[in-house]
Amino acid sequence: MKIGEVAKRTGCNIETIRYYERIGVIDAPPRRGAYRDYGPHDTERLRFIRRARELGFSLEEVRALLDLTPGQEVRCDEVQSIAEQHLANIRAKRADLERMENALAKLIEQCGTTSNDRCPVLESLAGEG
Amino acid sequence: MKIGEVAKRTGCNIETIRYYERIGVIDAPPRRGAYRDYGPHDTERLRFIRRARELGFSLEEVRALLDLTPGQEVRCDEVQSIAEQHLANIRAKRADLERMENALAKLIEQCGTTSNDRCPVLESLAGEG
DNA sequence: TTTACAGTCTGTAGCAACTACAGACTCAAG
DNA sequence: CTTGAGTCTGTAGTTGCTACAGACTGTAAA
Repeated sequence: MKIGEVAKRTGCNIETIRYYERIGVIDAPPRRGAYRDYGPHDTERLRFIRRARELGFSLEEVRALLDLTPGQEVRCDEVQSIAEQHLANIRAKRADLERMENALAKLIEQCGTTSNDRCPVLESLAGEG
Repeated sequence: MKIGEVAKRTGCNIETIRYYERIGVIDAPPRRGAYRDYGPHDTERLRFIRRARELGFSLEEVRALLDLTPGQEVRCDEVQSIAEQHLANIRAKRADLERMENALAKLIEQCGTTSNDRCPVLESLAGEG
C-alpha cells in the first residue's frame, strides 16, 4: 500500500504520516522501489494515533500508550492512569474556557447599555489595576 | 521606565514585550542611551494586551481591537462583533472539550469491568471502522 | 578611577503538531 | 515514449511565546 492509500484509509494526511515517521511515532516502512510500502499493521497504528489525537492526547501521550502494548500483555492500569491524567487536563482546560466565556459574555451583554462613546469591552480590558 | 519595570507592572515578561515590539503589536519606544524607555501609555497598552490574551483573544484579534481606538471615537459595534466572534470560538472549543471529556470518562469508567487482559481504552482507540 | 554586577541588548533556536511548499523523481498507463 | 498523477526529500511557515549565548551599559560601591 502506498502512502496515499494509507492516508485515505486512516484519515491522516500524507505529510502527517511522514511527519510521524520522522519523529519516530511510527516506524519507517520498507520500500517497494522508491516508495514507502505500508501494511495493515501501519494502518491500525495510524488509526489508533488519529483517534487518540481526536481525544486530545498529545503525541507524547500517544507514544506512551503505544509503548504499553509491545507484546501481548496489556497494562490496563497504566493506560488508565495516563487517560485519567489526560482527563484532568481536559477538565482544567474546559474550566479555563468556561471562565473566559463567562467573562466575555458578561462584557458583551453590557454593550449598548452604556452611553454611546464608551465601550464596556475595551474599558474592561484597558482598566487600571 | 526600563523594560524590567514595565514587565513587572504589566505582568508581561521581558522577552514577550520585545516580541510584541518585533511583530508590531506595540511600537518601538524611544531609547534612553541604549535602553528602551517606556512611558505610561505603553504600560496601559501592554496591560490591555495581557488581559485580552487572558480572555483567549489571539494576537490578531488583539491587534484588531487596538486598531479600533486610534483617535477618540470608539466603534463599539465593531468591538462587539470581534468579541462575539471570539465568544463563538470559545464555545465551540468548549463543546469539543466536553465531547472529549465525556468520551474519555466513559472509557475510563469501563476499566476494571472487563476481563483482565482487555483494556477498554486501548480497544476503543484501536477498534476498526 | 576602577571594577563589579545587575540589567539590557541583539540574534537565534526551540516548543507542539502539523502544513505547505519547491523541485526532483518514479512508475504505470496509453 | 511520453504524459501525468503520485511520491520523494528537504526546508520553511504557523502561533505565541520562551530560552538561551554572548556582548554591552550604566550605576554604584570601593
